[in-house]
Amino acid sequence: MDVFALFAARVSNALQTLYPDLPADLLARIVVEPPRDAAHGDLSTNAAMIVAKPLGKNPREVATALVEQFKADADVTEVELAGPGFINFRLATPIWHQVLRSIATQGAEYGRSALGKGEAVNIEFVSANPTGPMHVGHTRGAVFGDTLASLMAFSGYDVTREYYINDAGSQIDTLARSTFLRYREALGEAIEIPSGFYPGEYLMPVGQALKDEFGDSLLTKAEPEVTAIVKGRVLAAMLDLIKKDLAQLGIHHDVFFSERTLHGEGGAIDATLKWLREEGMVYEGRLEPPKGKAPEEWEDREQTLFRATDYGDDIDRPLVKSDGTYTYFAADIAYHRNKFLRGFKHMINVLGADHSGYVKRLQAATKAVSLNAADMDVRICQLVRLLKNGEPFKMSKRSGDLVTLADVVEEVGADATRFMLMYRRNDASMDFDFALVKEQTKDNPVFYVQYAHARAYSIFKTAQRDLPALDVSHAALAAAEIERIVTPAELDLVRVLAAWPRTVAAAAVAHEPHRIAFYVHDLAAAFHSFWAKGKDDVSLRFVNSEDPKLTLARLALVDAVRQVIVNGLTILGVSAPEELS
RNA sequence: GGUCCCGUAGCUCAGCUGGAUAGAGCAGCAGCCUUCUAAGCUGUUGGUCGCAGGUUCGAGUCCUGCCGGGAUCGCCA
Repeated sequence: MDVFALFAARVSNALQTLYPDLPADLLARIVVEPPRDAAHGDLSTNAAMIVAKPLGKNPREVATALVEQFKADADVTEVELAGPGFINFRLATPIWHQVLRSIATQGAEYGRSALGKGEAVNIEFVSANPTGPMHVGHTRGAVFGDTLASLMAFSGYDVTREYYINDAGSQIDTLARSTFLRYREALGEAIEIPSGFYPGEYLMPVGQALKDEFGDSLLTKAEPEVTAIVKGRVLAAMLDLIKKDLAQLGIHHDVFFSERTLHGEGGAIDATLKWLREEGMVYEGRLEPPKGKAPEEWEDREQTLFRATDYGDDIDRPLVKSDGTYTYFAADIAYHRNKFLRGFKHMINVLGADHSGYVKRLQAATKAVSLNAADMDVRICQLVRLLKNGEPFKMSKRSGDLVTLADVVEEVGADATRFMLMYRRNDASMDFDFALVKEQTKDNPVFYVQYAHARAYSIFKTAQRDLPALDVSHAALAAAEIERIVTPAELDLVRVLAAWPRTVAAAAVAHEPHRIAFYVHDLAAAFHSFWAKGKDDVSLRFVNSEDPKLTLARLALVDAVRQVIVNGLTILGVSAPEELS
């Protein structure tokens, strides 16, 4: 149950009763939300102000009429006109009891919605080059994409998590050559790694495996054959490495899409370019050199261009390099056409800050290949600065000089990594302080939230100690006398719980999963706060050995809090421990 | 030079896609441990929402122009 959605519908109905001819798009702009100041009541709506102008009426006049409509509503104890035309409602206590009951009934499903109407969404994230282990720069996008995917799935979308493997470029040739060096090293040769090669030690096991499989026979085989073998082996190994890294954070993609499969004669890129030409989206022309860049490097030549400017990009984009091969973008157009042909009308790409210049052409490509039938949202994750006690932090165990994802997870754990990365908007750069993340105080939001969850369990243990005869099974809690929940402190907590469904829905629509992390933190704060009230006022404690029925009702409240924290942490991919070590 | 992102309390950040007197945490100050976990809670100080215009009933939020920080700019992926 979502009280805000419930009253949005009632407000809409009341308006239509008063003014039957209101257009639907106008009604859609009406918001029922918690007022910023709790003193204004439980719910507030801007309905009168939205509707007044088209009706040619004064907002307060419309609001007054609406207020009259709600005087008969038994769920409303107070309704009043405020400010320029707001209508504030105070709800009757039974509404909050219904919220608690619906949480008990829906459990893990509380907050789930059909918002997405089962529509297919493709979320492409990570897509790190398969040339080595994942480093911290990838981690934020990985966590963001995975959490967004969970959020969208919870909100009724049919989500596909996808990884685009950039396995076609010259970097893969370099990777193969680097691997071949490691192979020779495994055979006992002293090697020197030239600059431009991948120096990381993670290629050593691949070289060793090649030796185990082929002995020294690769040294004498013809070059193309060897390259093909080494490439295949090292790509598989790198992908395996990346999958293991991701798995450490609980991330699993549904589809790994290989760029290589798009290339080749008669392949998807050829087909896509042919199609683009037929649609008149490609032409031969010249580009202006970018201003502010050294013009000496610029080779003015006629090239094959995609009409990206027709779809909102700043310049038309080249599809063929000077050596005759396709540009990365040409493959990407084909890839996104492939996504569209697979049935995706909603696409989300999660990219790092270094790709922000790529956003417009990606959106242009998506519009073009779908003939404007698909939408593309690109979420940019800004840089993460690693710190330890405020000092820049570098650590290089596995690869060259970059801190890897595995290093981070090893250091602070998957839960903390995920939560901290989500406890910030994706488009703001952030500092990630190892020392803080490992701290077990309320300064550490991960700990703070998990502690609230553990505290809920602790209360149940206390109840069983003080009232051994009390049945606290799920069935007993569902049958508890919720009507005993009446104090303002308790009802404040229920109000936070009631905001969960609209928080999820708003976060899903905005593609902003960080709101889930903030909500869960707010809920934990409200719970800790209520718990502490039991210290000043013994009558507010959850467990009251004189009154088992009241205890049971309050345990139902505790269980509702526990459940909603679990639901939030589940979306975030963070565990909810029953007790903290 | 073009494009995109950011600029909110001393610090780190929210601000629910235009709503009411701009919020939280830390730091500072003042309190709370014979207590369901003090691993926590309560109160309080602190603001020209970078600057200047504009749009309207109403702007931290939208538009324009500046200032400052970051990313990026055909033949990397």
